[in-house]
Amino acid sequence: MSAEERHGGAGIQSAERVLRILELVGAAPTGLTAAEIAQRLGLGQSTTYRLLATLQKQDYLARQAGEHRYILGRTVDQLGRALQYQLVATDPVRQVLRAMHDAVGAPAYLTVFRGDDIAVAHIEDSVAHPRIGQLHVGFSEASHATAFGKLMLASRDDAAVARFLERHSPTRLTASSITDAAALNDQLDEIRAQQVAVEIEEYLPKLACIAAPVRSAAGRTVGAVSVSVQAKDFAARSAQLERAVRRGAWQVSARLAG
Amino acid sequence: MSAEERHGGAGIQSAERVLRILELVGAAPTGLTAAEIAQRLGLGQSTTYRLLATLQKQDYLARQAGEHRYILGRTVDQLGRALQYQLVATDPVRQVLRAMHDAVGAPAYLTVFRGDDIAVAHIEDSVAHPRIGQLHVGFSEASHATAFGKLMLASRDDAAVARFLERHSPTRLTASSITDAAALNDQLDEIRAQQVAVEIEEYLPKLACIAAPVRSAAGRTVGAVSVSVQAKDFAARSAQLERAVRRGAWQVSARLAG
DNA sequence: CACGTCGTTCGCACTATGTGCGAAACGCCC
DNA sequence: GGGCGTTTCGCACATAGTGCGAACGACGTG
Repeated sequence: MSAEERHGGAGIQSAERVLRILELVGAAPTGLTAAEIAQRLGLGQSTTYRLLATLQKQDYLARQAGEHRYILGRTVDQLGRALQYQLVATDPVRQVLRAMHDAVGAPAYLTVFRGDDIAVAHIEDSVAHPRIGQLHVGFSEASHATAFGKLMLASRDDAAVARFLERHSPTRLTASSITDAAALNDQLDEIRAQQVAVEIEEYLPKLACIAAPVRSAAGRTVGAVSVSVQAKDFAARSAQLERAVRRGAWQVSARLAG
Repeated sequence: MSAEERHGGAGIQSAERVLRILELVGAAPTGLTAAEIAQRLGLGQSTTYRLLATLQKQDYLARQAGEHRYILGRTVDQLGRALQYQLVATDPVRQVLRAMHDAVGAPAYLTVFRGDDIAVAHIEDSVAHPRIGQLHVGFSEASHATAFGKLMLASRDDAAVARFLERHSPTRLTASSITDAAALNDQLDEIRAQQVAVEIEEYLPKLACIAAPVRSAAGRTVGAVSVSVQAKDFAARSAQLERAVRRGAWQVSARLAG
């Protein structure tokens, strides 16, 4: 039985199929026709149409009038928005970030830790102080090379960090990227002690970032507040930026608790 | 059997359940526990866990380490991004919008028609010329009261428009909103003739908007390019704005074809 | 106008697939 | 150690999902 594919095991057939259809359709810039989907999934047409009907009924898929291709529908959009919300990007929190941005004159970021992943929940920037180019709201990679990423790792215990590194081995993004597990662990210890993480040109050249942890009411580290500046300016401003992110993180934590 | 709920009919049970779980979890700001989901859907725990396992395996759901609540996972985020892409918000298209924004000094919008819905695909604005407050990237309501909405309706035939109005009856948003079907149809005819749609204070007070159609290579109207300005400025600038959106729409159409 | 082609629906027969129930194995907190 | 909530497991049943083939319908073309 090839039923149990990857690692897991279970998995309900028709459910899996429906989800895979969603991904397939999402991956196709102009959508897919029923026939294409049936073929790529190796399904009979009858089955395919029934699955598609289900998806369409709930507005996960839609189709242009006249067109025969299925495209992502509005429920997908709604879920996307819901995700943002779950990422804690509420108004009071946004205001904290904005205040930070104004105070230090640098783009401010809110990141949230979810499981082993990191999601950028909100970015507050301006024309004068634009965000880091490749950073968008949504999930983020390269936990070993970003200030908030290291902060997340530091909130886990050694075993969890080791497990994480097995799955996502630390790649060299710049000349300064840390790729050695031991060196990384040392840094994490220091981060645990200081409760602040710094990154200088480890993620992108010429760029530095500093992050402080956001905590839940229970005290768990649930995310981070951070700002980024030009690497050359960092040394002179580090004390000021550290105070700013610490205060920002504290304020966000308070908003969450309340 | 209450199996066939709404209008449709078919619907595959486990598929529907999985999708509903997604929505449920999305609707809960801090996620849900397995038990809560089981209860709200009236399912046995065994079944619930299996469905959840499926969702989790494909990364549609995730859970905080330690926490027992399920939250939306990264696949949802990916789908959201994919949606943006399907909405044609590619780089060359963005540049057209930016150029328009710079040229006329007003926020520029790209909207895409999908089935009966309208999605705002991209907004190009600036501090000096900010976007309309309640307009965000994603699906948009009130087709009868926005310039691009009327443009979409105008691209449909009378029967389709009638069907649309049955489902979404035109609400009065401002004093100038058109709520009469006959009056709306007259406007649509004029829009079909002119190939431009205008809206003055029908959607929001003090605001006016003008939109021109984006066409596919085959000639179908697939979306619109529009700009918004203060209602009081509109009369004096209408000729200029009309030229701008017509040109913008043309350029976007060309980018799509190429 | 009759003919292909493609997209979509329908009917049917079969059993794999999903289901509920109950009980057992954890993991936690008091 | 005794409860309590969460999660996994096993089993037996039949429903729910499946594939196949054929009919239907809408286009477009020769």
